[in-house]
Amino acid sequence: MTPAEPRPDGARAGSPRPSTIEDVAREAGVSRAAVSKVIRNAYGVSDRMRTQVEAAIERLGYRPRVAARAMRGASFTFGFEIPQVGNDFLTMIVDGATEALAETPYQMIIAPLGRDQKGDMAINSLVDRQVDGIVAISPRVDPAWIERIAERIPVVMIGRHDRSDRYDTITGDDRSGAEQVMSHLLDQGHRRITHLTIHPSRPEPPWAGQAGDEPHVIRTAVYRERMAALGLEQSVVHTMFDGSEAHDATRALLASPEPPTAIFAGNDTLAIGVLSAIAEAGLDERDVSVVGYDNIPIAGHPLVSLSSVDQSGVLMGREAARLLFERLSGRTEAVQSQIEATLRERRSSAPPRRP
Amino acid sequence: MTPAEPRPDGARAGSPRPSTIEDVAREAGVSRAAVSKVIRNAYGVSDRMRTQVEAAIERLGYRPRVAARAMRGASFTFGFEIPQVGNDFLTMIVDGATEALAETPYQMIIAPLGRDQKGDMAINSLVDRQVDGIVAISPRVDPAWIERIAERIPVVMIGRHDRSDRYDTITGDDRSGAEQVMSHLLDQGHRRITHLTIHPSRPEPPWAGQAGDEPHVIRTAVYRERMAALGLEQSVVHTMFDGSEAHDATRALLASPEPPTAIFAGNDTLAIGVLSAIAEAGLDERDVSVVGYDNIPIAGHPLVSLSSVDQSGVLMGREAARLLFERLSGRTEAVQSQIEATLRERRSSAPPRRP
DNA sequence: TTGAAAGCGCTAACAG
DNA sequence: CTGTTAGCGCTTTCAA
Repeated sequence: MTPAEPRPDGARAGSPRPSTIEDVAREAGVSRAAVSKVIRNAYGVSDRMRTQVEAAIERLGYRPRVAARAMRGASFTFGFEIPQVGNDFLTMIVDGATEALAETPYQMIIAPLGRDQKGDMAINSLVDRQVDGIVAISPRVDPAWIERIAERIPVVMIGRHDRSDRYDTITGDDRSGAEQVMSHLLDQGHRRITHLTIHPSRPEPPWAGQAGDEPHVIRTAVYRERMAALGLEQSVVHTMFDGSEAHDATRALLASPEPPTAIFAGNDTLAIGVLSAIAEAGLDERDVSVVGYDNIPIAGHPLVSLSSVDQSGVLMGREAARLLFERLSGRTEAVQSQIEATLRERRSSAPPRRP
Repeated sequence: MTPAEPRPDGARAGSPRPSTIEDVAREAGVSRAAVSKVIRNAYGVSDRMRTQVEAAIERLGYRPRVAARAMRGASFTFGFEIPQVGNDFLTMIVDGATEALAETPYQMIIAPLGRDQKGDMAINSLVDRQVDGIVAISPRVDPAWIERIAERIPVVMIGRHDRSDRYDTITGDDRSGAEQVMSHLLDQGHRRITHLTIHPSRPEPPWAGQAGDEPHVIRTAVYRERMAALGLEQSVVHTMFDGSEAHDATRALLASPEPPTAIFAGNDTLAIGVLSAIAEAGLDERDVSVVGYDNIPIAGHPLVSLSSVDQSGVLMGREAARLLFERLSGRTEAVQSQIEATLRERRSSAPPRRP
């Protein structure tokens, strides 16, 4: 705006350019290399030099530029790709990882997905930023593509049940979790049970053979098996992931001639949407029971009291960070880590009024 | 682990090093500068060259390294500092910004705060990564320090009501919002109203004179004014931000000889904690009414139905992105943007049983 | 234990 | 319109 800027490099008065490693070296009377070693805690610096350099850093308020470091060595950054910022289960994962990174020089950055964006975009953006490790949560990316990335950067995939010998995976025990849900509902006497889950990938990706590895697909499969085993009629409804469609779908179900007495929702976000439709219809758990998956914090709230499968997101996040650190210190074989799943029974699921 | 790696630079078999701008230039038979211009959409490239270069990029799967770009020019990255990943109000802000960035070459990264970490850490980490713009949401950082950063990088502060001529601000109308809450409760006949809010900074920071600019402090001030004006006894309770302390504090309040008939919570997260204590005590809104602030999505859920002040976080996020882009294209005067606040009355607030 | 020097991949200024 | 060149701030050999 004011075209009379004094010098292009100098910024405005009183704003000295941030100091560089060079400045620190001069101030401490040592070489750049020496400073570099100090800030990296590298081997081969005398105590005297260390104190000198640290004093200079302090005096100058020096902070290493991540970009410059990344060009030669590490960026000291782990990148998290998360499909929805608002999803409380993912939040728990991030919390767990944040905690694990707290006392390390590593920082976490999160690349959120825009609506309708695919996971590739966010993962690519992390790669472009030369993060030292990637935690990917979107289940719908080409495994072969991820493997290629994992050749250069440690990758942990959370959720998907495929095995790779290039990247590590962390999964919940989706089969067991879903079994617990179904047993619970069937034991309570439910027979008309609808399963509500998110849409499968559309259009079918070329690697669709792998779709069976997605957590939601496994949960659905278990539902089908259990229903089939008892000769019960299966009813699977697909919606978008954000809960508002789950609400509408439930309303439609309730208006149908033979509404279900129980709904098994693929995750808690969907279940919350289901509960809202049930409440709006003036019904409760004796009319329609609901069970969710993930045990997000609000599920335990007494006003909501949603039965749900706990698969400790916090633990998953902590584990993800641990696996990345292991890779960084040399591990090359892939690891598959499985987290237990436990159904927490709450008020939202009860024996049906008329079985 | 396997110390017999063939070459330190070469990675493993079949993993060619990612292509650089140099490779693209060679492949397309042009200079590096030409490629650089194409990828930045810069002025001065013939259509023929553009197509050639784009083809080469495609063939090689080239992606520019952000670190290298950041060293000379821009990183095409906006950084968001957010104090709690799980807070749904902040989520709304991120969603708004994500949407605004969707069709641009800019990417967003989020630097979450660890527990007990201060906002400075996350903001510094963003600066270290040479982001092209910063959106800061933590209210408790030294304004002078932020101003210094804003001399080099565009900064938008969300929430705080201070004025700076170096950085932009976006605020809700906290005074009006709090007035609406208090009028609503008083009109309903409540006289014993407790205000529950998060702890003030501790220990007092040197710039504590500015504390009056924090949204929560303003809301508390309005509460005090309105109570004082009617000669009512004030009761302010401070808790941590995560809702579990709000739950405990409420339980204590309910057990006191003269429990409040209404609680005005500083934000929805606290209000949710309050509601859980009320529900656990077997009470409802006719015993103790609750009003929150932020109107997070769950507040509108029929099982919760929390009265709350809406200050459109989505709008704030969108606005933040817009302000950064304006700065990038030359604006130098600071802007203060204010978002309207509107109370949404729901079931959680009702006239007291015995006024 | 310390320092000198060679780049990492890119952009910007300038020359042709 | 296109290419040449000089760094950006750091890490990393490699000598001293």
